[in-house]
Amino acid sequence: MTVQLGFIKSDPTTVPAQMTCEICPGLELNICQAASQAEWAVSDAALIPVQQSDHFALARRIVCREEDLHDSVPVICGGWAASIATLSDSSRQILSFLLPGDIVPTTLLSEPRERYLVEAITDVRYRIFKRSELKAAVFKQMDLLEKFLKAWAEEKSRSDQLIVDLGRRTADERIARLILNLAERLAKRGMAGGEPVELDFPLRQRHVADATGLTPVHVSKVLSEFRRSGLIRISERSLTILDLKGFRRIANMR
Amino acid sequence: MTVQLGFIKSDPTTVPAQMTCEICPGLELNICQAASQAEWAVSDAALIPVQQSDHFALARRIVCREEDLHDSVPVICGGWAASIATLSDSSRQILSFLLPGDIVPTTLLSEPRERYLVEAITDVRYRIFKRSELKAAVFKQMDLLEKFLKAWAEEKSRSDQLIVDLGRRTADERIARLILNLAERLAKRGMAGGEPVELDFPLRQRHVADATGLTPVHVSKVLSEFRRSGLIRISERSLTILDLKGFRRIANMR
DNA sequence: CGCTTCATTGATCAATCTCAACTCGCGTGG
DNA sequence: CCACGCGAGTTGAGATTGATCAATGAAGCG
Repeated sequence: MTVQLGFIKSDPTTVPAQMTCEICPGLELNICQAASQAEWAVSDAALIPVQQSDHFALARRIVCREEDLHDSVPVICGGWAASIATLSDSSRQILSFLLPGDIVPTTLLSEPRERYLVEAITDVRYRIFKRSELKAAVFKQMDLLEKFLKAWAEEKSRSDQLIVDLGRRTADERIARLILNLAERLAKRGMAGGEPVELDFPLRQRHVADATGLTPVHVSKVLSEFRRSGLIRISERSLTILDLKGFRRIANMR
Repeated sequence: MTVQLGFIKSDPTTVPAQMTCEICPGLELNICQAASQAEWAVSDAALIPVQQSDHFALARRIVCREEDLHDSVPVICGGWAASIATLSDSSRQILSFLLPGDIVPTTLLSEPRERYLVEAITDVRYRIFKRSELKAAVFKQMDLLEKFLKAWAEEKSRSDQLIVDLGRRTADERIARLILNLAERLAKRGMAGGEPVELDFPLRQRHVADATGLTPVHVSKVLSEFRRSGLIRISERSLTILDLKGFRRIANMR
């Protein structure tokens, strides 16, 4: 079995919890750290114990289902995952990709019209917080709350973005934008960059299709066309944007 | 000029602020009331003054732009509005319809990739809160914060829903679902119901098109087909769902 | 009245899907 | 060690959905 842990190569079971958390990409919202600090901050008064437990999911396996999210809040520590809505005919729509440091869709505790679930794309290491405890901690710590609000705003902004893409953009545009967005998010985590830009790209074309509302077949054609015109190169689960300017033009046109 | 104020027929200028707020449809999140109560609750201590000012926008006019939302939080009191993203080729995507009691997209204070704005569909009466004050009030009042969180969760849930619709559903399904969703939201406010279900429907076909990622022309064809097969009836800015069961079938299939 | 916006309808076009065949790499079990 | 099956990707042909273009009519408004 190939282990694709994104940027973290170490065996998660050998690393103590606090350690892994500290390697966690420095994100605006680094919950693990934030929560530990919260615990730390009040540990003298022994007020808010924020428990967290480590977990692991193999690629292509389900990390959690909607019902699991009622009392637990998972956070991705390593690897890629996706939150997915599945329709009754088994077609799927990816709502968002979850990268290391991302908190699993925060608000998934509403009435479920469709089936939501979180699926591991690569092998994934994650950590589960108790919702009630996390909430309590957040409410007591103003700055933690602020962080959450900011993360929320960003999450919402991305989903608005996706709505526009799905509603008003062509296949080429959607795919190019998806790649650029991922590159940007990865860059923030120090997991992409360079000249030309290069990034881990563990997605199957099926994932791209599910995220862009297209068909795997069509995704293949579009990506081939991108490759043929020298915009990108894909190999070994890694993607290079050869012509960033041209690629941006395709993504933003209109 | 016809005034279509949804369910509120009174001239807003003649009604004192507190009055209008009390007529406001009883919603999970009734900010006007909640905020006034917050003010009330601490008025003895004179701690959190939550100011609010009344405003009015004619149909088809802009209620506010993205940059306005940095320090102010508008709440719809009467009428319908829409929050819209516009692309550079002037095509538009409606992110959500705003009905009385709705708070204008809460998190629109992030980096703007597209141009967002809020546009009045009917004449709209709304109220503006100072963001900083509202925030302070919310942070001090646990239950207010809870209300906000719930409202956000719902907002997020709806936008996830929309993502699935735009990504994976046909024109027929999208349009039927839009109508059913609106009916449901209106029913919660006591603004729709009956047997057969009837609701105010001030939307132009252009709005439906902008919300579903379709063309006005195609919307017209689909709606005509719906009418022809006896599913719905539209007249006088009012819509009746004649065959709720059949309509639901069209909306949910797959 | 004459303008403008909105809706309807038909004809044609284009983007994307569907179906199908084929390849490649990989893991498994005989 | 090899045959096999499976999942992923590629490619082409044809079908479908919805877009585009264009003409027309109806309604609201100054």
